[in-house]
Amino acid sequence: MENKNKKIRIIFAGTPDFAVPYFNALIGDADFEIAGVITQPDKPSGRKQELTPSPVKLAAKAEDIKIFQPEKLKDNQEIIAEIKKLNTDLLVVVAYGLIIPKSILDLFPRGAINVHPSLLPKYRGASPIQSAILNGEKTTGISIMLMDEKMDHGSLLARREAPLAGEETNESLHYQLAKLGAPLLIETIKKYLVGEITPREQNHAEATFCKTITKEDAQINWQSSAQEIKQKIYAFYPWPATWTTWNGKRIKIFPPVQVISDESDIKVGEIFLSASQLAIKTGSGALIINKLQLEGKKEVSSQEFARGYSEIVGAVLK
RNA sequence: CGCGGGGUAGAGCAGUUGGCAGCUCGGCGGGCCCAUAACCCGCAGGUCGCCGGUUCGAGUCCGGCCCCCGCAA
Repeated sequence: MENKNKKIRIIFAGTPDFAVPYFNALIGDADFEIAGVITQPDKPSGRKQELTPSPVKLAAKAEDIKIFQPEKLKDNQEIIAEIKKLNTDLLVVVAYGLIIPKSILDLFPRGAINVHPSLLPKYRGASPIQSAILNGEKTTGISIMLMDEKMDHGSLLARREAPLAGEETNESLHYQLAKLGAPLLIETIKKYLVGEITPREQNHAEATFCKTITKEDAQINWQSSAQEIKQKIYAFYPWPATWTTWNGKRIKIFPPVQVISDESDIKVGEIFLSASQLAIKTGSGALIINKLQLEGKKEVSSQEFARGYSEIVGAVLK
């Protein structure tokens, strides 16, 4: 920075755990000052439906930073006035969860920067990390872009690839990408502000989109191949957790699982034992289960489960 | 008062109309075997979540409390 006394004043918009490492990286860098945080309103959570603050809110509170939790941003004159008052340079958005309208983006003289955990233009939208695992991608990554009014559509400032070994879960890849992206964000902002980066427009023709994950998405169809089911189990761990039903009750299946070839002619969905672990025949190959959880019970190993519910062997899952 | 399942041996579970607390695995000891995570014989291990009530008698029925989990968010 040319002027060492002048910090870049930032408003940070983010909500879940994924955004917290980015928030902390900005807090920890002497060139930046976070003047305010925008995060989603506290929402009912847990069995008691208690109002729970977002992880970003908790992080901001610990730093004693002004917090805004608007229900909506569109035509919200109040938030616009508050942002103007803070006299900031830049908006940084990481997994905020709401569309930010142009009227707000325009309030920042140096623009608005967004971190998206995919190699844009692939996997625009709500579930880029889960989708990369679900589709068995060999590579994913982090993209940093300037924001425009369309979702994940702005010009790219930086991208960094992360190879996938095929054993990543939604949880582990979130962590991995946050760790990769936080330093990249800092570096990219600095370079961009001094003019060392020229934004590159995305190739919009190649854009793909991913939707919000629902619990229905996480139900197993045993007609699928064992490999596809494995990807689903990893993509949806720990939430919403991939599941199937047995005797009218829901069973969640957790990573790790092993795909094995299986030439036997038992029915698709039939459960058998493989070295005392539960295994299930699929449309192509079979899946060895390590950990599972019956509705209302604790998570147990498949050996333990088979001991207590021996009648499950030979059952056929749909 | 959002809906629901559960707490029994180290682990996972069963326990009928209240009547000696069981199964599988694990542990320990012994046997068999070239050998074994396999097989056979034996042993140990329980305040049945906690408190109170009903009863000749409660894991089981009644009341209260604690804890774990699924749904929903």
